[in-house]
Amino acid sequence: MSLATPAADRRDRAKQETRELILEAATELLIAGGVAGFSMRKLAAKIGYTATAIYFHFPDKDSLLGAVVDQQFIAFRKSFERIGKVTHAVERLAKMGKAFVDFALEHPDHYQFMFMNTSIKALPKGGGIERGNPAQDCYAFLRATVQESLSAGRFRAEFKDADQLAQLFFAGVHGLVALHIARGEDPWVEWRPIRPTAKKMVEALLRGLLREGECETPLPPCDQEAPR
Amino acid sequence: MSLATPAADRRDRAKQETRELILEAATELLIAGGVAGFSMRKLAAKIGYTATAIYFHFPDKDSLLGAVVDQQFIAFRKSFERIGKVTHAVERLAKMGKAFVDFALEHPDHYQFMFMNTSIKALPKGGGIERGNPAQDCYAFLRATVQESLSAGRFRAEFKDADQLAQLFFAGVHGLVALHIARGEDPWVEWRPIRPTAKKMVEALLRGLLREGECETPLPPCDQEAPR
DNA sequence: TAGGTGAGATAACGTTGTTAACTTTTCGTA
DNA sequence: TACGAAAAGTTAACAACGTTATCTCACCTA
Repeated sequence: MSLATPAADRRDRAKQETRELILEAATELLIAGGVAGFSMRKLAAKIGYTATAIYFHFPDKDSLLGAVVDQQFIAFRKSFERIGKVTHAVERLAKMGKAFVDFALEHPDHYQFMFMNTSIKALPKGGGIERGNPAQDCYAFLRATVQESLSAGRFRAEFKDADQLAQLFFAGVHGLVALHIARGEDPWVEWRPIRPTAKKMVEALLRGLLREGECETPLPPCDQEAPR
Repeated sequence: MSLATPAADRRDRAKQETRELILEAATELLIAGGVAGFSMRKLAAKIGYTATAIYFHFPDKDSLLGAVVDQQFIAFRKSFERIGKVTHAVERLAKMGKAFVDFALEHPDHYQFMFMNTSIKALPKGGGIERGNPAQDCYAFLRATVQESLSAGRFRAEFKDADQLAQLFFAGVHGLVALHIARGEDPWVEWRPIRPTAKKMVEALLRGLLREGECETPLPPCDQEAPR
């Protein structure tokens, strides 16, 4: 029995290519019109296929969007790459907060689908992301950084759970960008510019979580970055 | 010219009643199936009308949902009623954080539509809510409380903008409940129970925002409430 | 009593996600 | 080399959706 003939290999490669073609077009469509403006038919038309052809590559719409999210999570993790080299764990934490906001503001539609989407209970993330591996999994990266600070005794005595701390920190910046994305255009509230507020959010959270004297040193470097 | 005959009055009253009947059914439908499970046809069937009949009372689906949000904002503000009597402004702030989380967890679908919905740029809020009036407008209530603490000199020197502070505090708790609602079922992250985390979020934020020695006193009372 | 209007109903249009059934090309094997 | 199977599509169709145009009918006013 031949599990892989040359011809089958070529076919598989071709199928993979169209799969990526679909994903690429889906990403463009999402950026152009948001989740609301996305439809299987529009996507198919964009690449010269019929809507039903997509169902040969993806079981349904949610899976397709989930696969887009997969890719975006990889890009998301990539935006943390530079930060991994920061040696001081608390400083790394602060920089992650900034990188998080940057990513959300640069890719609001993807962010929205990744973190604000309620139509998909569990995001697939089937592809290339290994859960729990800080080099691939963003949450694991955050959690590991928190754990490092925790082990170094930098957090106040009442904080012992790395997951709780990670989620608390995560939620702080998420709350800002999520409100910005969802209600930022609503004139009911006189929204303040998000980046300065985010900076203060990170500072306030760290000051509230860390022992006294632990947060003054690492924070200034955040300012030295180019304001893009 | 008679602007209001008895018959016209009765008609207006009847129209108002069916309008409220629609809103009531819409609220139930939203609770039952979430925003995704809501449709004009289902709503109409629920009250024995045709779908098109609803268009006589509301211009379109978004306006209808917006009107539901209106009602929910009033209920939201009502859940803050008891808190208004708390004299200590910082303590009031902490209690608002808790009340906010309570409301979100009790009415996740409405919360989602109020604060996480991206399909409507500006929520209508046309009805009974006077913007900027702390007795009706939740954000104004929050802002006023922040302003009170600010005037009393309780915040650290670098915080001067009541709106920024209000939005920062708001975002902190929002981030937690928004993540809980949107991604709480996702097994990718080992989510911690939200209420304890929310408590720590409020504590950490206040500690990070207030001057030293300002936050120890008012926080304990939060625990004394019945855990419902 | 004639006419206007208020509050609905019917029918229809275009779009959506998705499935069933069919075609066509390509390939491994007898 | 002919045959059957599978791969990668297409066409046609279904049910549900938001929304509009058009019609009906009861009731109120002049």
